[in-house]
Amino acid sequence: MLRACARGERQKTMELRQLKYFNTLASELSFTKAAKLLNVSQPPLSLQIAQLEEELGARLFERTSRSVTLTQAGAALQPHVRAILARVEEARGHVARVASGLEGRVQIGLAGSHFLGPFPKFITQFRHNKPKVELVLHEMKPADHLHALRGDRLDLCLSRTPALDAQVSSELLWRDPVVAALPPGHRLAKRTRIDLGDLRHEEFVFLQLDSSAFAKRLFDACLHEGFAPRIAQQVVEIPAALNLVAAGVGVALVPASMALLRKDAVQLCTLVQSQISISPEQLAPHTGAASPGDKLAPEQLNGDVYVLWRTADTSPAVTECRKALLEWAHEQVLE
Amino acid sequence: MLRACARGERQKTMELRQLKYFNTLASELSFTKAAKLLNVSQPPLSLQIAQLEEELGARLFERTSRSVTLTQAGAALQPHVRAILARVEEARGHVARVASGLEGRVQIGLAGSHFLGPFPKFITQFRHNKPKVELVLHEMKPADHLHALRGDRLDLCLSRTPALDAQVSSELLWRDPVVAALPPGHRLAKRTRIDLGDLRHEEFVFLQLDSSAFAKRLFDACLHEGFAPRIAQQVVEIPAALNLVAAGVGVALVPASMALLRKDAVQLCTLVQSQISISPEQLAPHTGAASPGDKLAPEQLNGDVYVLWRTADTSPAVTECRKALLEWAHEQVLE
DNA sequence: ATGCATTGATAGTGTTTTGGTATCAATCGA
DNA sequence: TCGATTGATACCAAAACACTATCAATGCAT
Repeated sequence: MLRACARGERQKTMELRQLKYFNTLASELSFTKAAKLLNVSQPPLSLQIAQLEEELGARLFERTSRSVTLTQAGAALQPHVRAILARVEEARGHVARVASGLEGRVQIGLAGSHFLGPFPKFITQFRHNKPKVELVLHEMKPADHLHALRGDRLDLCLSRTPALDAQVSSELLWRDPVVAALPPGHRLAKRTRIDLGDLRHEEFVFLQLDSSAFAKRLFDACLHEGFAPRIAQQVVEIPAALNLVAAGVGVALVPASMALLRKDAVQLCTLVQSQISISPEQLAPHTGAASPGDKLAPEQLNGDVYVLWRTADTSPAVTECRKALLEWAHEQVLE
Repeated sequence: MLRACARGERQKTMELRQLKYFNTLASELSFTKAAKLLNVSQPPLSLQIAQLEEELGARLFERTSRSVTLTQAGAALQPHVRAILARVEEARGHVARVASGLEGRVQIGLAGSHFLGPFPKFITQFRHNKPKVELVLHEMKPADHLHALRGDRLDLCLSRTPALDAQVSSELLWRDPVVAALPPGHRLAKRTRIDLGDLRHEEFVFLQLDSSAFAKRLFDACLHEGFAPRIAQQVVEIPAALNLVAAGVGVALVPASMALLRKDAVQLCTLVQSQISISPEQLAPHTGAASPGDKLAPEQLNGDVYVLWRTADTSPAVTECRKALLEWAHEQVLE
C-alpha cells in the first residue's frame, strides 16, 4: 500500500533542540566551544543552526572562518529563545510540583455545621503546610455531595454518612455520637441518659429529610424504636435546630459536638443507643465498604464524620489533602 | 574506533512537537480528533504524549477508553504550553520582520551641519514609512566616521568625503558646491563670482583641519591655488564659521547649502572653480572608487554629501535604510 | 442482553532525522 | 611561508519517528 504522504513537503518545524543550540552558540559565539558545552560534536551543531536559519528564512549568525557574530535577526531572536527555554523549565517545575501534590486545588464539599466542629483547625494547619494547595470549600446540602463528587465538581466531602458504592470511597474521620437536645426545664432534662423511645411523645425539631442521609437515618432510628416522630419544625442546618430547641419548639436529635456549642441554652441527654462500647476496631479507620450494615442497626444512631472521595481520583493534591486530613483526625482522637 | 558515547543515558529532552501535540490534544480531548487536526495518525500522537508524560514524570491526561481528560498536572502545564507556542510564533514573526528590514536599528554618524540640510526631512519620512526601524543619530567629527564604521559602532555615515577603500563603500547623495562667505560690505562682495585665488590675501575662518577630510580638502585647494590661507580662527562646525564671518572675523569656504541659511548676514560668492558644468554623468550616483582623482583637482572643491557603509554589512535594516536614503536623495535632485 | 461502532494502546516496519568521524578550505599568527 | 584553528562538507551508523494493522475496552442501539 502506498505511503499516504499526500503533501510532498514535510513541514519542518522549529524544535527546542535547535533553540537550545542557538542559545549556547549565541552566548559562546564559537561553534566548537558551544558544541563542547552541549556535549555534541561540531558538525551536528552547524547543521541544526543551518536548519533553524533555513526555516526562519534568515541568517542568524555571521560567520567568517575566524569569528562568529549575531546578525540583527539573531540578536532579535535571542531574547525570545531565552524566554522560551526559561518558560519550559518553569513549566517543568510547575508540573513537578503539581504532580507531587505540593501544588494544586482541592474542591471540598461540606455542610455548614462542619465549620463549627474541628475541621477549621485542619484547614488552617493544612494551608500552612501546603500553602500552594488551594482548598476551595463548598457549603452544600449533604444530599448533593455524592452527585457533585461523581460529577467532578467536588474532590472531597465531609459527611456524616459513609459512601456505599465502589465509585466513591469513604473513611471515618472522627466519631460524633447523637444526643438528645431538650429545651431548658424539660421533664426529661434531669436524666443524664435516656432511651430514644423515651422521646416517642415529644414534638421534634428535625433536620429536613431530603437534605441529608443523616437526617433520614435519625428518622429511621425512631421508626425502628417503634414510633414516627412528630415533627414540629424542619430545618436544614443543625445549629438552627438547636436554636429552636432553646426556644422551646421541641426536642432534637443532634451530633454531640454541635450540641455542646449551645449547652448554655439547651439540655443534653446521652442516648443509650448511641452509647455503644467503642471497640478498638471501630476506632481504627475503616473503608467505605466496611460498614454496610442494615439501615436500622442501633449503632447507626450516630453523627460520625467521614471523608468521601472518588475511588478513581488520582489527583496528587487531593490525595495528599485526604491523607493529611485522615492523619490529623486520628491524631486528634488520640489527644 | 569506539563511539564516544560516554554517558549511557541519552538525556531525552522535551520537544516542541510534543508541546504542539499536547496543546491540540488538551483542546480536543480526543486522540483521534487531535491526530487528524495534526495531520498525523493516532499512534504517533499517543507515543509522543506518553514520552512527554514520562519525561515530566507525571500523567497529563486521564484516559478511559471512552474519554480523555486533563489531570491537574496537565491543566497546570497547559497555560505554559500555550505561552511557549505563542512565543515561538512571536519570535518567528520578529525574526522575519528584522530579516526583511521592516524592523531593526541603524546607527548613523553625521556632522552637526547635516541637521541643517535636507537630511532631517528624510529622517522624518523614513520613520513614518518604517516605524519599527530605530534610527540612532550620532553627531560626531567626520574624522571619526571611518573608525566608528569599521568598529561596528556605526552602520551608516553622512560625509562630505567618499570612502576610498574596499571595506567601506560610499555613494553620492546630493551635490553641494563650495562658496565663499564674505562679511557684509566686503570689497569682493559686489562680484557674484570670484576665483579662489582672489581670496589669497584674506583672513580665513577655517574648519579645524583634524576634524574632517573636507576641511583638509579646502585647505589643499588653497595650496593648489598657490597660497596658504591665513587662518584667523578655527572652528569645528560650519554654522560657527558663518557666524564669525558675519561678525567680520574673516572669510570662509563653506558648502552652499549651509551658507544659504545665513544669507541674511553674510555675502555669498560663487567660486568659479566649483562652478564646473554639471554633466549628466556627474549627476548620476557613482561608487566610492569612481572618483579617486588627484587630491588637488579643482572638481574636488565641493561639499558633496555621500553616504558611507561597510561593504560587508548584511543587516537588512541598514541596507533598507541606505537604499531608501539614496532613492530619496535622487528624487530630491529631480525636483 | 448482545452485537456494533468507536476509542486508545500495542506491535511491527520503513523512512527520516540526528549525531558521529574524517576531512577540507579559509584565515590568522608566528 | 608554515602551522594551528575555525566552520563547512561528505559519509555512515543509530536513533527517532510515523505509518499500517490490529487488539482490548467501553458505550450505544437494537
